[in-house]
Amino acid sequence: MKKEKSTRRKEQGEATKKKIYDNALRLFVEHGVDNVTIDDIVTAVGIARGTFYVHFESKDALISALLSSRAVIVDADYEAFLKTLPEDMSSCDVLVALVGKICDVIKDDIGYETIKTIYKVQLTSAPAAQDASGYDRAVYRLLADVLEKGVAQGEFRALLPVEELSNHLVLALRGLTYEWCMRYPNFNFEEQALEHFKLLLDGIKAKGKD
Amino acid sequence: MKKEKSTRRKEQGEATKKKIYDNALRLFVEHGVDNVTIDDIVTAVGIARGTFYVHFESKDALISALLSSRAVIVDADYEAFLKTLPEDMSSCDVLVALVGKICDVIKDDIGYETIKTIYKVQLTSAPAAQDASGYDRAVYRLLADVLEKGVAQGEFRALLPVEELSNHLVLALRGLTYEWCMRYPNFNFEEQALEHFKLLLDGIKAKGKD
Amino acid sequence: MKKEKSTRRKEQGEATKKKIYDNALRLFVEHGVDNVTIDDIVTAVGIARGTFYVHFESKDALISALLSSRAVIVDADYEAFLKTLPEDMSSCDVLVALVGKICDVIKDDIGYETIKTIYKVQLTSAPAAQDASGYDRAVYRLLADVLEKGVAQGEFRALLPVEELSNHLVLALRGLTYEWCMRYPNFNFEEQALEHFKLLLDGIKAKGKD
Amino acid sequence: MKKEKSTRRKEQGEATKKKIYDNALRLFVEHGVDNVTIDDIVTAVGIARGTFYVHFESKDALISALLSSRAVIVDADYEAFLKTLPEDMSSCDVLVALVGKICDVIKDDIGYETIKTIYKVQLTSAPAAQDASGYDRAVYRLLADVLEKGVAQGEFRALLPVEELSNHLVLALRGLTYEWCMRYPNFNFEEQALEHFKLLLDGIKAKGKD
DNA sequence: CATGAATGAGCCTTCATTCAT
DNA sequence: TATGAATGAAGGCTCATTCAT
Repeated sequence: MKKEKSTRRKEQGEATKKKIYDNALRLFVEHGVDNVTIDDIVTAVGIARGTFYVHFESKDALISALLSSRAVIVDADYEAFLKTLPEDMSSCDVLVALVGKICDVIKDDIGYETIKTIYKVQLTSAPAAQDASGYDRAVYRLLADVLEKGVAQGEFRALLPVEELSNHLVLALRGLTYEWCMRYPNFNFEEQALEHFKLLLDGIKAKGKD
Repeated sequence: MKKEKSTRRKEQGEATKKKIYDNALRLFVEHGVDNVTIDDIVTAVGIARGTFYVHFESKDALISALLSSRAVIVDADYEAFLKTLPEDMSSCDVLVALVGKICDVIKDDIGYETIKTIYKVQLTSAPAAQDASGYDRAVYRLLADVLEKGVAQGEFRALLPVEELSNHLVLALRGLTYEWCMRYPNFNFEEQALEHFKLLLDGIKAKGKD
Repeated sequence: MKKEKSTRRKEQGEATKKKIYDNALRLFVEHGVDNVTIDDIVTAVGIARGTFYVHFESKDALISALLSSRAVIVDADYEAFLKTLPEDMSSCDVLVALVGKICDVIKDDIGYETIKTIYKVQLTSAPAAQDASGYDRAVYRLLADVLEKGVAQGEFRALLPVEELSNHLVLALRGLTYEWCMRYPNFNFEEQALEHFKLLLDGIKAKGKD
Repeated sequence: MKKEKSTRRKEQGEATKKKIYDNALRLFVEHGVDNVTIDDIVTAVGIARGTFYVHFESKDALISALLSSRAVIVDADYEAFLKTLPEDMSSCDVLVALVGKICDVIKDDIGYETIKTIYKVQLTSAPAAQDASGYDRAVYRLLADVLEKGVAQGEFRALLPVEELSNHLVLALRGLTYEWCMRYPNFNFEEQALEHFKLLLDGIKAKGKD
């Protein structure tokens, strides 16, 4: 009995926390982390200022939480996407398709401002760096899996362990993303990414397979 | 008489401006742009707070100025380096050497904190984005020249205009640099960069030429 | 049935109230009244924030209650001590012994931080001033009794009513205690007190009796 | 020329600082340190909130400054008073007169609330404790001098070094002052003090000299 | 009696910028 | 050109208290 009551209250609290969460993310995305105050957030949520601190220890704590959770969603998204691709697709094409998908997600789901924020925060907060690596960890695995399959089928050269190769791919994605942020809106993310990956994958591909 | 005085004053002013400049850069590098106040700067320089505003319209104006000027030095450095390379070196090797050089400059001359700062500022201030592009413009040309030579000699495929190709190379450099910042100090910048460029250049190279 | 439940509930409530009481006192003593929040208290007790307000109207109400109750214990202590002294002891010696006892109690039972707190609170809250006077009222009587006996036996001069004399003694004790707080830990409370009271009692004593 | 300008500005600044000073003291006195905000102070002075921080590092810094400076004035006051007394006055009478003077100063010049504040702050801030001792240091010397003269003239017994005796007198003054704060306004400071010191001085006086 | 989410006034402090000198 | 006192908006955060459950 007591428990049920507790649960309901807890749920209410969680709901508020989530609202803070979502609104903060949105605001951070829209205006940049540094330009969003606690006041902005609580106003958006429609709660009192103090309530923010009931749920988050500080602004930084919120940002940290935001970063790590975001990753899960995005990664799940990528994984789901991979499953929609035909089984017999070449690994290279799978990668190209995935890159396209990632571009879409970044551009449309995450968005320019959020990405900027995430990149900035990663550069700012040393402790969050762990989240930063963690952020893409699932993506690393995803890419590694595809690469592995490609290697197994003789499509890719095994000049490097697939883990390292996947690191390079992620790195290239980061470079592209950073470039996109900088040149926004004068940078066709998808086009540039595909072009870039073609070069990169050409370097990985087994020569004869061209 | 009046003129001379004027001139001397101007010189004096320029000296002050340069001092602000240098100290600000140092402080920004040491502590991060957001953690350096105008007060910190003027204290370091040994001038009054108001004097700062005689020379710079605002803090942002200083940052902008800082970014663009920094580029010039670095780029000159790269150009000088290129001239030290043997004439008959293959374009691919020249690029690899240049990449190594760039890694060195970033690691040792500019340094981890500065790079982080620069990347952050570029993501933060929309107006500075122009400086940001400008920052690397000379590098773009440099790379384009080498690529062009490589294409002319049949070493590289002309599947893309050299300007676009050089964009991709710079972009890859950015990805590597960003990765270095994130994984610092557990990221062997040079090694990873060379590895990455090998893949990338393989993609650009004419197949038969392998 | 209902009654029993009620009773048990009441007992439970009293237990909680006492816990708040004791923990608050400890915390106040350890960190100072102003540095202890309701949150600190309820956390220490292991109850919810709201529960505090079930038992105490406000933080100030708690402090007030704390002060007046503390007095009772201490005063009872003094009274008990007096009874341990031999009947035929001179009033002067009784006073000296009592002063020694009081020093001990303050130093060891109440302690430096608590005394500081109590003195501070007395200076802070005008309404609590009544508790403050009440705090020592029993001590006043105790001293007055000893003095009276001394006067009756010709040991002390009756230049002032014993009530006023006892006021002076308490006042001197306060001065000593305040000094102790200020010079802590470089102030030998007992030694200084005895020295001080010797002077003071010399002033009260009948000259011929020296 | 430059200097003069500088001086004028500096004077202006000092004036503002003094205004903050005086108003803060007044407000602290009227409402108690904890109940006076920076906002209250700057509003009273008629300056902007930031201006406060131009002159004082923090609220605590102001309080500290307030305490130590206050002492100088008060002490000088006492010293001046002593010089107005006739040369041939007995040391005992000098002390009584001084005590009366001190009561006056405390009551009328410093005032109830300020004293409360000072006593409170001394109990609160450990580091300020040094100011606290320093506060009375001149008074200690003053009293010691008078006592010494009394001892030299055979008026006082040399049962304790004059330094220690003066400590006891100051301590008694503190006790009286604390009592006054607590019983305010139902405590005739001067009367009680004189009465108290008569007792105390009687204890110090040489017996035959009565 | 107990809970704990929510409140919101209030606090101290920072800092880029202005302006009279 | 240089100064530095003054500004005041803004920010992050605290905490005693309330109230629906």
